[in-house]
Amino acid sequence: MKRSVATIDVEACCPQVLAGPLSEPEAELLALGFKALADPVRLRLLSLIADAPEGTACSCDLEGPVGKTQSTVSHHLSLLADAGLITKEKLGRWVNCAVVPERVAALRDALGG
Amino acid sequence: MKRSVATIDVEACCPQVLAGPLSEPEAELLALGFKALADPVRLRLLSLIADAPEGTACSCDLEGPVGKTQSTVSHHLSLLADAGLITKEKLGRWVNCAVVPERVAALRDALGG
DNA sequence: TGCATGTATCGACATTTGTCGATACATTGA
DNA sequence: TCAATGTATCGACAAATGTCGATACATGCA
Repeated sequence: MKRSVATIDVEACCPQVLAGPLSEPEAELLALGFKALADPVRLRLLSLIADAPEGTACSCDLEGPVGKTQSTVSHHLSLLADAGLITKEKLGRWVNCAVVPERVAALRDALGG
Repeated sequence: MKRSVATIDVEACCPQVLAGPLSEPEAELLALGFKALADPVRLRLLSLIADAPEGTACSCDLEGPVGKTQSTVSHHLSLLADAGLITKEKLGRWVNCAVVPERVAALRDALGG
């Protein structure tokens, strides 16, 4: 699976963009994070999950609000999870998604302390 | 010119991603900002410009460090400028680029105050 | 005026990305 | 065990993106 290989190390990901020249690997890694944020559907999914009661949302409850197919929503949620921005926990038939605030904060901090 | 139309309004751009459901237009606008950050070459250009003496860099001095063609660098610089992340000032034969810190900060703040 | 130099644009191309419908997988409940 | 339901994957496709070489544009200098 490409997914697990691509999963991002939250710790070592985020040098400061404006604090000196980025190496190519550093830039590559950082870009992966921002790529995950670079789509309106994913941003809305993030915001909906964060806003859900107890901070978790069933992916089936997200399809309606964003107005996309089940398959498309599933795809975007996988990308967000790959980027470390959310976790997906399987509970019976459902998948509960939760934002990973540390990861969001890490990307924020990369744009300046 | 597509460029001027697409140029982003720094003021009205950046609702908080995690502070409640984003509307589609809000998400669209935010995504434009992150899209500009979602490429390693552009991240490196940003970091190089920020690191340059007096915070400005001639675009001809950036081609070597990032290892890309003049045409490619020009293209990326235009995208960064469209996103409001840098300014380009034409000085004689050269173009001086400077980071727009407020714009970077605005995107950072969208990821949480 | 003509040439050298820095920048932007154009055309082309391969790759990536977002989207969908169809279908496979998994789990619960009857 | 079987059917219903939530999720993931597959295959396909159009659109967007990153890249390059070639070329046009602009500006300063000899």
